Formats: sequence, structure tokens, C-alpha cells
Amino acid sequence: MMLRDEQLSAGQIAERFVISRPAVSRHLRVLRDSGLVRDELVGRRRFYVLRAEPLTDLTDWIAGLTRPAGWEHRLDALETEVYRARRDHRDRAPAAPSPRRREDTA
Amino acid sequence: MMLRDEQLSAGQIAERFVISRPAVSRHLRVLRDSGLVRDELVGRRRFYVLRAEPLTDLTDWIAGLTRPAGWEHRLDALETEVYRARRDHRDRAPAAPSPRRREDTA
DNA sequence: CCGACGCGTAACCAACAGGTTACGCTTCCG
DNA sequence: CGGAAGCGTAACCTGTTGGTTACGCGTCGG
Repeated sequence: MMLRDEQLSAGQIAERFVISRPAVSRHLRVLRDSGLVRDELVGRRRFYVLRAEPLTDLTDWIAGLTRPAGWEHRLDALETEVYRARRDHRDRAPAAPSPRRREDTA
Repeated sequence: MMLRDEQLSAGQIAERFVISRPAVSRHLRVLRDSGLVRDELVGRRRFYVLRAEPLTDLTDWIAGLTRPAGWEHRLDALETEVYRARRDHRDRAPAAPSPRRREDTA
């Protein structure tokens, strides 16, 4: 998936869309200002990579919509353990920008 | 949480917002047409209740953003079990506030 | 039966979103 | 050093969003 598995430059990202480069640049700025991507300037190229951590708040909120009141507390506890294990591992794993399989473009 | 745990009428929902009632009504129509709420006309009141099932696609998509490629397969499998258990229980549980569903009016 | 209530939609308007072209800044290569 | 490349922003324009008020329809109670 774009930017999750590999960093891409603004031009490479723009190539995958039919809209103009300045339009893509505007979107990237919104994403950067929201903290959803991180950018790094290398020469005249600016590389972007996904920062998905802020999405956990969103996922939690949506999960609150689907979670019936009162029930499934035990399953919730288990899910929390799963989540914690995942986060613990992520904190230890090195952030290697190692390009892998290319995801579909929406 | 509003509409997840209890059905509310349009007026009761509108009371919880500062915007005008017609504005709330417009939002409710968008939610109804999207399948995110279900409404039932009782006399001159229209009651709404959340239908969160369509959100699972969204949650899955967002999870795909946060899931690093390759890793956490075992945790994913566990999470799938949690999800399945939850769904199995939901399919068996009686739909407690069972208002009869009315077709869209639009 | 009539007035009140609940509530949805039409029409209007302002703000915003999201595209474009033009331009400018920085970096880099010949 | 100058031209090319990469890329971000300004300015502009159009369509959409999202609020408002006014109004109308269906239901209900006196």
C-alpha cells in the first residue's frame, strides 16, 4: 500500500493520480499538517511516508460505534491485549523503508 | 452512545445539537440513505437507530493502513477469531428494540 | 373538525473543497 | 554558471457542503 510500506516522492505519488501535480501537492500538505504523513526533503525531492498512529483514535471511535453497550467486555479485553502486543512490537521494530509489493491504487 | 444503545426521535436528536432542526434532518437523511441509520415512523414521530454494520468495511480499510506488511500475521489471525466470535454472538442475539423497518421515503 | 405538533424538504446563501494554470524557489548536472 | 528538474504555493474558478428560514404534509388530541 502506498506510503505504508515504502516512502515515495511527491512526483511518484502524483504519477498515480489523474489530477494535476499541484492538486496532489495540496492534498499532501493537508495530510502532513494533520500528522498522517511525514515528509523528508532529499535534494530537490520530497519523500513522504505514512504515519498511521493517529488513525488509532479514529479506529477506536468507530469501534465504539459497533460495540454494543455492556456486552463483549471479555472480547474487548482480549482485543486490547492484541493491540498492546502489536504496539509493543512496533515500538521495538526498526522503521526500515524497505520497499515491498505495490498495492492497488484507489 | 446516541442511537447505538437506544433509538431516538428526530426531535430528540436535534435537541442535542446547536444547529437547526432542518439541518439535523438533512444529516439524518444522508445517514439513512447511506444505510448507517434505520428509521421508523411512529405516528408523527420518526425514530432512528444506528446500523453500524456498514462501518466494518471502513474499519477494515483503516486497519489495512495501520497493519505493517508481512508482520503480525499471527496477531491478525487472533484478531480474526475475536471478530468472528463477536459476529457469531451478534447473529444469535435477539434484536431487542425491534421496530419494524420502513422503506426509504426519498 | 380544527389547531397544534413533529418533522421533512425547498429555496437561498455563504463558506469551503478541490480542481486548474502560472509562477517561483531550491537543487543538481553538464 | 545556466538550464533543467522537482515541487510547493498563489490566484482563480467551479462545484459542493452545510447552515438558515419558510413552508407543507401527516398525525393527534381536544
